[in-house]
Amino acid sequence: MEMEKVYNSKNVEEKWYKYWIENKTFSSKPDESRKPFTIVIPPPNVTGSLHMGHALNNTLQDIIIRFKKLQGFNVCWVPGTDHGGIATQNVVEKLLKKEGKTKYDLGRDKFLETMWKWRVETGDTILDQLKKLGCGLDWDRTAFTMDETRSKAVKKAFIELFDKGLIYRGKRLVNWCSRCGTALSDIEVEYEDEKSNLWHIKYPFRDSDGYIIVATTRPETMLGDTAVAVSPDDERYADVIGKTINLPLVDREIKVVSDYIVDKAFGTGAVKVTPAHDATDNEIAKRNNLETIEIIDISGKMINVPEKYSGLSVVEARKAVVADLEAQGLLIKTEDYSHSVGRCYRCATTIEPLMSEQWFLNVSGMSKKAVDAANEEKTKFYPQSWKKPYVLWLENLRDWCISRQIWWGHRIPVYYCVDENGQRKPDCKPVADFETPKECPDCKGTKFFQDEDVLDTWFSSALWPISVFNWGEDENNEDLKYFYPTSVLVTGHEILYLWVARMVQFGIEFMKDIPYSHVFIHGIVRDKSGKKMSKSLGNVIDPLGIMDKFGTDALRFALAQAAAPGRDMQVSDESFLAARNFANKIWNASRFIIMNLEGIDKLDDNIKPAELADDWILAELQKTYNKVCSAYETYDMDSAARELYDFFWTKFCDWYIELSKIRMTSADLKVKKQVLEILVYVLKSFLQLASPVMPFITAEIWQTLNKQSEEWGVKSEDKGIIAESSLPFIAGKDKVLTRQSGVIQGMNTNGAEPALKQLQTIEKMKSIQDIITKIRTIRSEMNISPAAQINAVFNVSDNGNESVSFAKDNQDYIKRLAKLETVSFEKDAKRPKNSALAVAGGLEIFLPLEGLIDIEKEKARLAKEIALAGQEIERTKSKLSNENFVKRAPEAEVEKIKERLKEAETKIEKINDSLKFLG
RNA sequence: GGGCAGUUAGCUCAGCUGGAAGAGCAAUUCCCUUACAAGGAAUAGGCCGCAGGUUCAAAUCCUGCACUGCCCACCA
Repeated sequence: MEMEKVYNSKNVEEKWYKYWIENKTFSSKPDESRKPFTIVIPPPNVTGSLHMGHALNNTLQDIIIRFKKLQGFNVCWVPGTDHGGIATQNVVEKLLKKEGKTKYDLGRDKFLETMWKWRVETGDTILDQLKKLGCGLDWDRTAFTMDETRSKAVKKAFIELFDKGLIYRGKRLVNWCSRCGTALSDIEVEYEDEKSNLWHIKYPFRDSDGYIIVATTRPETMLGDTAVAVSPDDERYADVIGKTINLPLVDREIKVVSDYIVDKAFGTGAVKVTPAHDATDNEIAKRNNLETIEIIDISGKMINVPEKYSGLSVVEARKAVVADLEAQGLLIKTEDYSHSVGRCYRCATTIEPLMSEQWFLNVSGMSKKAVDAANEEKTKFYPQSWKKPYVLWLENLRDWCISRQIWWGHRIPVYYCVDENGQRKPDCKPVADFETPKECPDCKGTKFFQDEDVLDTWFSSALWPISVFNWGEDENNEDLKYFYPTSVLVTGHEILYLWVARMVQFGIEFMKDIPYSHVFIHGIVRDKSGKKMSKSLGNVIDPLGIMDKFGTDALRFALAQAAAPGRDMQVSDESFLAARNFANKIWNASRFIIMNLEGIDKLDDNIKPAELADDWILAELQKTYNKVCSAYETYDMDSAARELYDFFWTKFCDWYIELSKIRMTSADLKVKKQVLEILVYVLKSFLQLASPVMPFITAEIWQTLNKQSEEWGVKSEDKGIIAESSLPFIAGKDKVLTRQSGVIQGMNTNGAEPALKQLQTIEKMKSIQDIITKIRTIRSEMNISPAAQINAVFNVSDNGNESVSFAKDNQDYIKRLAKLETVSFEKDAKRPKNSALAVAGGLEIFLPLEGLIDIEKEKARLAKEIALAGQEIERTKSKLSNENFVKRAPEAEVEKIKERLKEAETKIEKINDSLKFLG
């Protein structure tokens, strides 16, 4: 088995992602004998090209899917894309603009044709990129929010809600984006602080000389004022309530009203009320029966105002109004003021609140049920800190404005009965239907026209977990029954409300069940300095470039490692480089093992641990196995990645493989085979555990190992495909898979409890490691070349001493890793001249270094050791002299401290003794 | 205004059901010891944001404060 010296990710990746697709490794069919594990992808917009956010989101999902598959679940991960409403329309409009055209030049039908053409040409780019990322998606299920099946679901949902009376049409104050030319829902508005002014304006009373001063950030809207409001308990204004004001510039009479919402401490305590263009004012108007005058139209121009201002933009009108007020001496003062301004989340245009006829969805019933589901932990959040804001949001939810005045999207399936002239018949109720109705239920008329608006893109997204399983076609189909509710939703917190909350509401509404039991919320990928990546900042890291440069597994590992629950993460080339190095380490350790299989007969699956290192690595493997599995299960991908890294590099490579070389070079092939069996066993276990994060490299090595087995005539159940293999799990009750305790086979427990035995083994190994490290430190500090073979003399004062016999048993380890020529055990050994001393594990070790040692250096080194031990003595003594500590701390703790004190004391004693022999 | 997170080595972060401060990267020294220089060995580097409290014992629990970031709000 030849393996390249350096891991070449390109060839390996190409091979495997094609394999998984061609062999439909991740295809899923309902199977009642197995438990499903389902994820629906957060469908990326068709406009999209893979960015770091997608890379993270999908890596995390793939880790879960691959892990669950190893556990034996029938996994189903559904891919797809979202038509992306406004965002997508904007992209195509921009393309048109380059040709000097607008959508109106084309007209609705032609424009939609262009949209579809564009969607067909570019819409699958991102799905192809997900394939490269290695995602174990079931490609046969690929869905699009505007394909036929999904469209049926949208219509079906709309009609159901319409017929229940939950969808209604009305003229309300909505958030209007004049650039996109559409209404937006409340959450589609993003607020940003902006420096502006607070203008104080004098409003004179009609019947007296007095006036009232209002403070406003929007002077231009005064043209539409229909009242001034003050707080009911503001004494300053108590006697002006009810008075009439002559509205400047317009010369209209308005009243002073009182309303609880007015904060008397803010500004002047008096608020101008513009019901048609401010949400709060609108409510004040409702409570006080005020008139509503619309003065800004949907293009952002002034209307219904004195001719002078008519047709001006909002910005122009503001200037003009301020200038005119000033000229009339009505502008009292202009303060600097910073306040937040709403912007369109798609194009950043300032949002204009205005009155408009729109479709709304009454969500009060659904949101209550969604809140209950969260409170009853039916939907569980990871990390759970998201539950509170989620519930809070749902509790304060207002009706959802679902109509959009754009063309790209699901056209609202409502039909109006019209007369011969195409005029709507006022007495006929609109009808919601899948297609144009044959006959009007009210007048038996047969002419209709369909509502012009389309639905908010999030309406179809909210149906995603049910629409992908063909709910729109058949709500009792097998897939839906088997795969719904899904297992976990993985997404970033930026769409928690926009999407997650709505899916839950729709799931409960249409399926009578939550769409998923877990919601795994991850952070945002930021750049090296913690900034959000954005095109305008130019700090975007392209995941495809990273895949190319460092390998996909490196990208995935680095992302997983950074994905600590509940926080944003910073990535940089260094993190990808470290991950690539890890991949290379895995590759080379495997190469070493595989190379050594040359000329060996068939390995026995039943490993036979023979010595300390064997027991130790198996104990460490068991620990890692437990930790990694539970980390995957709780979506702590960062700890999973860390455990894998630490185990493989620090435990397996640095210690076990190095120690295995003693037996590997043995002339006795039986000995070599025995250790190879364990090496292969541990490697394979590791590969399985790591495969969810690093699917490519693990697949390749697994297959290489399998080829070797085939050469020995061994056929494996998984055909050499790691994704088809299973972790050592057993099926428990109700087909729920539980982890088997003590699954790592073969450890010598000698009758002890496995867990305890593991601990003891690790402790023992630690003392050997300690001896080796101490000797290595001396070598390094004395500048002894690694090539120089030196000797070590263990001073044996008491032959029955446990640590002595233990060191004796494992002297080969010490010899090998500390690079010693000989190791000897001498009773009452005298420190040789010009030697160095190591004290480890209660043992005294002399390293005769005639000609190599620098006496002064050694003295200084020992002095440092004494100082360190002295500190330890101080610390432990002060603890022990504390009566309360001895009395109240657990006995084991006190014993431990006593042990440490004793150890430090003998250490100093030994060092002092030997110092006498120095120089 | 309300809420949520974070503050630990130069950088990125672990550790937080309380019992001797950890990793990776960067730095320093030595080494191409045949799995790996994308590597190995060793070293240095931290009053664990500040102030109190609980406890025999606090990075870890509690309270307050500061700063940073995010989210929500009817910021005239």
